[in-house]
Amino acid sequence: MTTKKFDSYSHLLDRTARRVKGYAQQRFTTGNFDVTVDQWLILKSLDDDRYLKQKELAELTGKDNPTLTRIIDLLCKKGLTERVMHKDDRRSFTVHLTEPGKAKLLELSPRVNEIRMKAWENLTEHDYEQLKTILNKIYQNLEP
Amino acid sequence: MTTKKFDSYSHLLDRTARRVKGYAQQRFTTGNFDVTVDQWLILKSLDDDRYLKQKELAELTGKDNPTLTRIIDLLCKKGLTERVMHKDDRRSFTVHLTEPGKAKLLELSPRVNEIRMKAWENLTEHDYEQLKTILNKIYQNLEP
DNA sequence: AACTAATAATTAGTATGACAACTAAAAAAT
DNA sequence: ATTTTTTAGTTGTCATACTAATTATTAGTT
Repeated sequence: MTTKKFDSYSHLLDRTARRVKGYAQQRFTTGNFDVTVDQWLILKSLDDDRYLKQKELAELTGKDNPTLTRIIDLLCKKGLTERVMHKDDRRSFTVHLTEPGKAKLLELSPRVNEIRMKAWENLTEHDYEQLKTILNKIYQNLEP
Repeated sequence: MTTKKFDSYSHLLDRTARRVKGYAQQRFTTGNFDVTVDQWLILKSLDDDRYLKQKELAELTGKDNPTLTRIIDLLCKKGLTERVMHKDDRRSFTVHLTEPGKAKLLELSPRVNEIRMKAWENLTEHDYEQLKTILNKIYQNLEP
C-alpha cells in the first residue's frame, strides 16, 4: 500500500467524528438535555452506581486528567455527580452519580440512543462491526 | 439492529480520531514541524497555488468560519499564508501560500505521509476502502 | 433607487483537548 | 526511617470547535 493514499483517512476520521459529535450536541441542545455530549459520556460511564476514580474514568473515556477535572467540575456544579473522599487513598476521590444524575441518565438514555441511530441509516450491522474492528486496530497501533 | 449498540460507536470514533490527531501532533512537535496538525490540513488544501476563499476552505476541511479565521491568523503570523483582497467581492479575500508556505509543504509532505502510515500496520487496503466508505456514509447521513 | 434579505468574515463566550508545571500523598528504595 | 520516586488531581496556557452576535458588503425585491 503506497503512502500517498494515507493523506486522507486522518482528515476523514477527524471530520466525521466532529460531525457525529456536533449533530448529537445540536440535538442535545434543542432537546434541552442540559448536558454536553462529553458530559454525557461521563454520566454513562458512572452508570450502575459505580464509584470511579478520575484515573479510571480517564482510561474508560480516553480523556486526560485535566479534561476530566473540568468536565467533572461542571457536572458537580450541575448537581449530577459528587466527589467523595477515597477511604484508602487521600490523593484521590471517587466520583459517582447523585440522585438527579441517575434520573438524568434514565431520562436521556433512550433519547440519546435514538439520536445515535441517525448516523447508521443505510449501513448494516456488518458495517458496524467492520468499523469497530478497524478503529480499534488503529487505536492500538498508535498506543503510546 | 438494536439501538443499544449505538452507545459506543460515537465514543469509539471520537477516541480514535483524538488519538490519530494526537499521535501526529506529537510527531509534528518532536520533529519541529512548526505547524499544528490542523494548520497542516489548511496548508495542504492550498496546494497547487490555489487562491481559496475562507468559505471554500471551510467546506473542504469541514471546519467552520471562526475556526478558520483563527487558523489562518496563525498561519499568516508564521508567514506561511497570505490574505489577498478578492477582486469582485469586497466582503471576502482569498488565502494562498507564500513562498515559505510552499517550501514548508514540500518539505513536510513525505514526512507527514510516513507518520500517517503508522496507524495502518496490520490493516489492508480493503480495510482502508471500507473505512472510507463507512465514514463517508455517516458523514452524509448527518448532513445538516 | 430604496429596502430587505442573504453572505463573508470577524469577535466574543464557553467547552474540550493537549501539554507542562505544580501540590499533596503514597509507594519504593536504600 | 528517611529519602527518592510515582501517582492523583489541579491549574495555566494555547489551539481547536461550536454558537451567537456584529460588521461590511452584495444580491434580491419591489
